[in-house]
Amino acid sequence: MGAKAGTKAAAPFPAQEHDHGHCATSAMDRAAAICAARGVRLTELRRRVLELVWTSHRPIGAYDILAQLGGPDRPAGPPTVYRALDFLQENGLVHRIASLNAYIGCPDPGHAFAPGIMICEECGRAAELHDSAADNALSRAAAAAGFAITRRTIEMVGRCRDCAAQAA
Amino acid sequence: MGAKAGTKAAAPFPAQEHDHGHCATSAMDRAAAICAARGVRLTELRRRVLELVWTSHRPIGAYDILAQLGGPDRPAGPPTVYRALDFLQENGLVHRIASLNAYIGCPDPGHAFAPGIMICEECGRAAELHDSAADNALSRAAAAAGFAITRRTIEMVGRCRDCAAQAA
DNA sequence: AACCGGTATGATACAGTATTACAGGTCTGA
DNA sequence: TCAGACCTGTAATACTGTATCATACCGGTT
Repeated sequence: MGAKAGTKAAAPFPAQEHDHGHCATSAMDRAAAICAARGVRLTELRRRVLELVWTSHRPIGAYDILAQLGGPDRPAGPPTVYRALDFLQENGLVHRIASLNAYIGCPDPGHAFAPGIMICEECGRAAELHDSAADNALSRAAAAAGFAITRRTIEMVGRCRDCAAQAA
Repeated sequence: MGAKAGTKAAAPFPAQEHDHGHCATSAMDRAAAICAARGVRLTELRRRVLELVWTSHRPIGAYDILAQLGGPDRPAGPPTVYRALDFLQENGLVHRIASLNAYIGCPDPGHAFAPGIMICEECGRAAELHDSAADNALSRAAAAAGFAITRRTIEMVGRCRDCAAQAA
């Protein structure tokens, strides 16, 4: 795809008052479809973990998920959650944010490259950024250095549009 | 500037047989000069930590540094090392690699933007990648989304030129 | 020299994140 | 039905990073 068509800036950060319940359930539907298509099992546990990731509208840590999984009486173990998260990552349904040790739901699975992630340090929300110009530039530069990329992490910390507007 | 001028591919991964001792000591000299210029103190502890980072020719974890700092008889505490690493980061002398929880020496302090980092998953070495075309593309794309970047992390995992050559 | 404020370090404890190892359960296809 | 693959539970442990408080050092001032 070309650099022009590749830049996709459509509402990366959802509006503060958007219907988050809706986008979570539609994400679950997409996830079910993807798992069916790939012949992998979106089990009850995995579904619940994915829901928790989506229900939080900001990056959520593994131990936050853990705390919400089993209730206070019957807590789940860390491997339970990490295995589910691994599965969801492998299938492109969530992204891990290395600089936060946290996870977000992927609103748009099926991209060739992992997206860049923008993290607002004021409101704490995170959003994806797909930009083929940057993808291409990075790939070219790495190739020029003789480096073959297999996996990529791009994370940006800053201030989102809403927070900037509110500050003004 | 275009992708051509921005791509800086000068030996990003040093040759396997290069004189690592030399590049470490010259890095120490640069560090001393930078600290003097900025009026901050490159103390003995900070110098030793920086040396350890440079002496390892691949990313090194905080606890590896810790283990080498005090000897087995008189071990240092974690805060000692983390404080030194924070100082070195603030002054651009080392970079933290979030996806590895590890640190590398910065061979070229004083850049405007944090570099991209290429990590070879075969030999474990890491190298910086400065590319203004990618920088600009990312900045533009983020700005188009209304996002003001204050900090950036770009990490690429893959195979370096040497390892690719060896495999062939 | 003695004092003083700021900065750097030491030491202990603890919080947060992630993995290993093993046991048991569930689904699926032959 | 049975075997094998896959999924989950559980306990223990390793790894990474912070909080807190005490002490030591450095440079300037009286």
